[in-house]
Amino acid sequence: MDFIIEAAIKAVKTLYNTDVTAADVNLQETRKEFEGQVTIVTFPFTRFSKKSPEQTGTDIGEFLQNEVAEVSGFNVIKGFLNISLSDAYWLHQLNNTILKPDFTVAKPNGKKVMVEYSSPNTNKPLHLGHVRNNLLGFSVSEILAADGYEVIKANLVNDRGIHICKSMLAWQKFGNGETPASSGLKGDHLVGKYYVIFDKEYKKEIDFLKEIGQTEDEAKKNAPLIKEAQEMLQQWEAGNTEVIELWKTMNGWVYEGFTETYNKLGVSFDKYYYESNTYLLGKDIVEEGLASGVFFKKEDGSAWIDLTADGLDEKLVRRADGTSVYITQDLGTAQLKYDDYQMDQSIYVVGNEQDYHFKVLFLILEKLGKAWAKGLYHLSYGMVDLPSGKMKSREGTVVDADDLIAEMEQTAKTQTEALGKVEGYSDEDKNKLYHMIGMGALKYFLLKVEPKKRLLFDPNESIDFQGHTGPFIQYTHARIKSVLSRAGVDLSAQTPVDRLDSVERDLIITLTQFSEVISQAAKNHSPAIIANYVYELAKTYNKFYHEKSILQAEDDTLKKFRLQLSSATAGVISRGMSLLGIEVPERM
RNA sequence: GGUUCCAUAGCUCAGCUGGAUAGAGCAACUGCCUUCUAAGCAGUAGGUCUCAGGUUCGAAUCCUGAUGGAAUCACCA
Repeated sequence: MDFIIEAAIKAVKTLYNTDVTAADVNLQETRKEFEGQVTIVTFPFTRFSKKSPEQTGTDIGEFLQNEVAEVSGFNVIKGFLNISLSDAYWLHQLNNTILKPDFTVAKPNGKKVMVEYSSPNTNKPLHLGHVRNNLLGFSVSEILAADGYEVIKANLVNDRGIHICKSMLAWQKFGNGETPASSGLKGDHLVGKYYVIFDKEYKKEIDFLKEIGQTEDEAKKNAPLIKEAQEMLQQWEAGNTEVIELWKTMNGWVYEGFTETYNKLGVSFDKYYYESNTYLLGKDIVEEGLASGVFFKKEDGSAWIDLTADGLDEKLVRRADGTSVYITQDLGTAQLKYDDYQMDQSIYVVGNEQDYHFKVLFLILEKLGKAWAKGLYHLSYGMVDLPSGKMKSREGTVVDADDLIAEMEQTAKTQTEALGKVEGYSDEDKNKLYHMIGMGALKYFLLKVEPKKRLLFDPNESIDFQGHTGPFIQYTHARIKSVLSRAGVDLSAQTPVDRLDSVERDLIITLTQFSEVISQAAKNHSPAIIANYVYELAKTYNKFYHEKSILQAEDDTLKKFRLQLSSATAGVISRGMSLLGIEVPERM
């Protein structure tokens, strides 16, 4: 639409002898109830024209109609100049942009970006909160790649620490040698079970200590189990062979479980970082900061940074005993990532509960003079809440990822069977389809909401398969594929159609917006923008499908044109959904 | 208490850098399958955009304040 803006600038210059910039030309889509496709708001020009908004619109409209070949007409309503572009223009768009094989292919922009997401703890299975994180991270990666970035998907696994030792200790004490093989439990669930057992036994000890007169805080510190766990952590850090072996074994179980869940979710990673390798990093950065005076030492020897001038607090970056805190590691890991890849941007997909942490982290790196710090971005997303509030593992209200996936597949199966859609399918194909639809519903449900907003999930209310949903869009794709497979026409050559009906034009208009939508989604790190666009496209297509006969079109040219339009739509739906990590079926 | 984020239809959400009568879906009610897949299409009903000020020709959108909700302010991660 740049040519309209340029022409409008020229119009204002010619008519009113005033220079305006592209930013002054307020261009928007024409509302459906009016004639035209693009609208220029003329209010801002009235101060130059010294005329009414209506007259100004008419002046500019006439100018455009005379000067710009693509402008076929216009109308003015109040301060709005509605412009009609010719059918020839839209057909040109279809033939020379949308139908080109590279329409949905990314054009490299030469920039590199890392997206860190998932980053699970290896002491319990994944839940719905992790699912949102994984889907967001994967989708944002795909969107950035589609916008031309080279993307490195990274997973920073939190594989060490006191919480891991809790599971290990509980297994040692109460496990009787139980393994995934012996119990039939998925590895991550088995380890999670012992994490829960630890918590339960620990609470018993606390209660006992309180009964014999200790305060809550004392009891929490003095309980034998927590002391043992802390001791185990020290042994781990000292490299105690037995502890390390147990750690490796149990983490191995967890990784097997995670891999299975990741595969079902359809997410993947190019690079794994493990905290067991990175938890000691960052100490040299602390030295660096002390040397440059960005950090300062307190009397006890602990190292701090003063961020009060930036509206934040003083922040500890190294304990008095010389050991690291969370942010120390993150400083070191940020440097490590950059040393590994020299990327232009680095995105952290982490929940909004860590907003403050990342604000501090990025600010510190900037103050340390890291040129790459300006490329750091925290993609902060809202928590997934239940109607009862937060998910709490100890109250058993956590929505388990594997359970949820299984339920979605089951629902997809029930619905599909009820509609009688799977005649002639093999069992394998059926299961593939159920998985595709179930995951389509789940992923779309989670991704259509703006990341930063909190998300409400009601386990008692199943995720919809109708209306503004993944399956609706998948269905539209299958429907198109069904028509195309019946057509049996070669669609490669252009078709000499010379006029368009409004549904056809609407479809072309929507299709032309695809690449702009990708850029918007990439810029805003928002899969929701893609999700809403693809829905809009599917809706527009369904309207077209309902109003126009494709295979029974009035003549062969028209038939071929509509088939091309359908084929292009299927392509954009498929590509758009792939940016959300959602597959679309040929039949459903 | 400080800081940050959120508040749009009964419910779940769109609404781009301010622009026309605030849009979808679900739920409710009406129509449409001997015609390319009805997981669809068309329609009815449903709104003081939390409230109060301000900026502007024009505010759901920007600013200030209030109210309600969430997160965070650890020598936890």
